[in-house]
Amino acid sequence: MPELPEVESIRLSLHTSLTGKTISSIKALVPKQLSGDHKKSLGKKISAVERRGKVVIISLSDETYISIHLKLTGQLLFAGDKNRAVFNTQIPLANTNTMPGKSTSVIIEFEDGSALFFNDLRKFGWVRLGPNKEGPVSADAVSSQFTEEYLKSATANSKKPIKVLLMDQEKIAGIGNIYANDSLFVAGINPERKANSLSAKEITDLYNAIRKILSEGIKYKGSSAKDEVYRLPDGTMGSYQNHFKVYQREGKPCLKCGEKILRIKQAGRSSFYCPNCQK
DNA sequence: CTGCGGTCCTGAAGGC
DNA sequence: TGCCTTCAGGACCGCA
Repeated sequence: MPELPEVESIRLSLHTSLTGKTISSIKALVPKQLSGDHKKSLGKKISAVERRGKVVIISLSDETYISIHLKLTGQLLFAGDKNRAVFNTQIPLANTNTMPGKSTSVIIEFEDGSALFFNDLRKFGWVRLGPNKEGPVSADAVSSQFTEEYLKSATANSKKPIKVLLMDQEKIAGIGNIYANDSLFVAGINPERKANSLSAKEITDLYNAIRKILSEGIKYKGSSAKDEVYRLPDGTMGSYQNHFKVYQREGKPCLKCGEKILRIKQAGRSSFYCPNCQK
């Protein structure tokens, strides 16, 4: 669901629309999803919107931060006028195109009358205010810190299946189920392979595949598949779902060889792969 | 250290 | 039609 490409698309949009705005109010409609002293943030100006893995980080003028994790069903919608917060695209499960909606958890308002709505149907996500940036400190998968050498050392001593390791945020920040599956397909590696069993060439192929797939995901502004509630801050959908390589393609022909795509469970989550192309 | 299963939560989908 | 069960999944926690 919201993984690195989705969160990066949100971040970029919010960086443009929020930078320079001054916070006038922060309201929690679902109290458990907001933590920290929100009164301290009032009157503070937004200096930037950053990202750490799947966590959005709104930087304030006093070097405090609003960190937001969307988990599975979080949405961040921005309205230039909070009293006319109507979005053209149907927002799934919100029961309305007008914000606040049924699943709105937190509302951040600005002095110019604009507002940011945090919607989260399943209430797994969170908004945290404080002096620290939340989120993983491992190398972000699209940063210069993430190199082929980094991937090599991250996999070197692990017996975990490579698919599970790619999704471990302590190792690499930002990769979730969709992009882990598609990256392994592009690299021609079976998701069940133990991480430390990959050859030097396979590490190279996997590194290049991750880079390629994540940049493709960002290019299409993330994935808004049927059962996904991800939307950009203006309510529009991403389109990477039209470019899935193996994700959600169980039983369909492999795009390389035509073999049927298989689906298995790993660490409680679905993995999709071609038994012929991924060894 | 690893892996497993439960938990948070709600709505969709399938079975009968 | 309607009730019931199962599934979806990011991160985390407790336990073997």
